[in-house]
Amino acid sequence: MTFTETFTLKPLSPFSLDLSAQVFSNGDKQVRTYLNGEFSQVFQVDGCLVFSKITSTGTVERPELLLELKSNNPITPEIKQATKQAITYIFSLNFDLSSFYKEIKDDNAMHKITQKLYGFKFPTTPTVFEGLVDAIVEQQISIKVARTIEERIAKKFGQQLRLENETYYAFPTPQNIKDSSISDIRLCGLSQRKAEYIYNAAQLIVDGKLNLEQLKSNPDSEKIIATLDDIKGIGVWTAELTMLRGMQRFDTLPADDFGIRRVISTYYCGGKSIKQAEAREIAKAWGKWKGLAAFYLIIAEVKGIVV
DNA sequence: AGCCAGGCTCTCG
DNA sequence: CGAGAGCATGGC
Repeated sequence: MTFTETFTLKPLSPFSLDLSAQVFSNGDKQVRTYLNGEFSQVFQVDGCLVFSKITSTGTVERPELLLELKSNNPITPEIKQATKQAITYIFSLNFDLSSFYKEIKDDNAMHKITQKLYGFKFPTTPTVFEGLVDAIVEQQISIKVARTIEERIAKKFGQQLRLENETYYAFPTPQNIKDSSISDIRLCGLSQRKAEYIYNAAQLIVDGKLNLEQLKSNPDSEKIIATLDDIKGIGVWTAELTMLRGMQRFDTLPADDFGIRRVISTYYCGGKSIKQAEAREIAKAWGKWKGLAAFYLIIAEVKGIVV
């Protein structure tokens, strides 16, 4: 028996689901995808798996989202509320983009790019753990390869939700990973080292030696980086990417990231290779949203936006 | 066909 | 302490 629930949600304006979810197009539909204006993913709330479909029924200026939930369990008001919160969280629906736009309006290139990508919000992973695992997977390899591996991880270790004729997978919990083995993780296409890093991190969490969700609320960013950096396999780059995508620290700029330095150069330095210090200097104009701004540049480059 | 892509650790001099 | 090797996969 399948239970369903449909309702609408009003994000803070402006918000573009199309721009924000586009990174998930070509994603595996059993895991997370954005296809024909429809975003879909399973959320794990209160130990219950809820499949969610989201479409836009408003405009960027007056955004409204239609949510369709499906589950094998009755969708109680609590579960409905928790799912709503999860979706609000991953797309930062309550975050006020206009304050970011105001901050960067004197930076000509960024100002133009934000006008073209008006309403884009950089998606957050539902849990910090997922952000951390993704960042480890993404070390050194291309995004496309990393995405494939991440989907394999979800389908191999994540909890399943069977609905009608389709099976969907949530991202594995630390416990799910700890219950597997390093060699199983390797089967997803990871190196021995990365499989060890991921297993080790899951183990630290299950054993109570690392509390990522608690770490997220620490106001001291440097402390967060230091804590993550102490974990084997996690350097500053991985820590910063985890903060940006897994902890909603939009101020974090992974300045030593090759791709970010390249794209900053494309829009600010005529394409010549720049150093981390130069990247940080340019990013000063982006205030508290350096990391978010960097992703505006990345999307702009992908879309071929010229300023 | 190689080379490289949003790194990190370990080893060696 | 700095430099370099090795690692995994898939797209170009």
